[in-house]
Amino acid sequence: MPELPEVEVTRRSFADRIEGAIVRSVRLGAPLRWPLGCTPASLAGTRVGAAERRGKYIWLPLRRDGAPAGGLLLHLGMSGSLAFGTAPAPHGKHDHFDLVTSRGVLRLTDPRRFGAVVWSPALDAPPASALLSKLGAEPFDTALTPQAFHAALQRRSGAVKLVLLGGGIVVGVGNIYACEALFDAGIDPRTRANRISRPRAARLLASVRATLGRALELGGSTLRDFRDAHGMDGGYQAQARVYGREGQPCVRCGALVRRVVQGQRSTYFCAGCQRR
DNA sequence: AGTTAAACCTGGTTGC
DNA sequence: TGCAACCAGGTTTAAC
Repeated sequence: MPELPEVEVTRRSFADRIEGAIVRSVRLGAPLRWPLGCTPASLAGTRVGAAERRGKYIWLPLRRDGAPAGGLLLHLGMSGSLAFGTAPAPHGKHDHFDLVTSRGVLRLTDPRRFGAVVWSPALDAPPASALLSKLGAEPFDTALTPQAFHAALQRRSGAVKLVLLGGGIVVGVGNIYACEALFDAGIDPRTRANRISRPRAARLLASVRATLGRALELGGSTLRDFRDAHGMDGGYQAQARVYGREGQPCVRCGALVRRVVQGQRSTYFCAGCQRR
């Protein structure tokens, strides 16, 4: 479930409650994408600061005796979810990281283990900096103007869907929202990025923002009762206008929604109203 | 240098 | 019922 809206909703769900908590211990399950990068014991006694989000990453800063003590960079991968609970239930098969604190346990559950929890001495120091340095702009950053977005697209020759997915220009757009935003903008996902006109680029940026923004609003309700890792239910499915709708009529023009594969990922679009 | 495949994993669904 | 094939919300790494 983790594209930008889901990650942001997740962050908001525990940031206020965990801030100020003292880390008691850390429990590791099966290996995630990368090693933690420090001994679990070395985190005990640190105090948790204000959780931030960058792209699909969550940064959890830590302090010890009032001084910065690095932090944890978390990623939910494809199937990860975070829960912060006051009653630490016995861990399950797919619970691979527990941050046990004075205010509850922050737990990462991730069946596929593409997720990550990595300690870094600072956000702007390796390994965190290496993971974040290639990221593009935050979608709602006002510095990302239509002109800047268009100029960035002009520098890429690949299919616009893959360019969006890559996150090098704007972060947070995953497979579902890339499809949805391109539908909203009326742009064929196979269009080469550098062949998109300035007005259409402006429209696409607006569509990305509208799509992510609406998901952010709905995401709350979708995730509120989210339980297992395959939680794209109700709210989303109902909202998606092309994603997962292969063979069904387009809600706008009635043509059948198509599925093609780009970059080994499914792309859904309407050839009737999405043009190159 | 920029674009594209392969890799990392588990589990659910589909089809023979 | 069994089993193979395919699919899944991501991103790094290796290879053209």
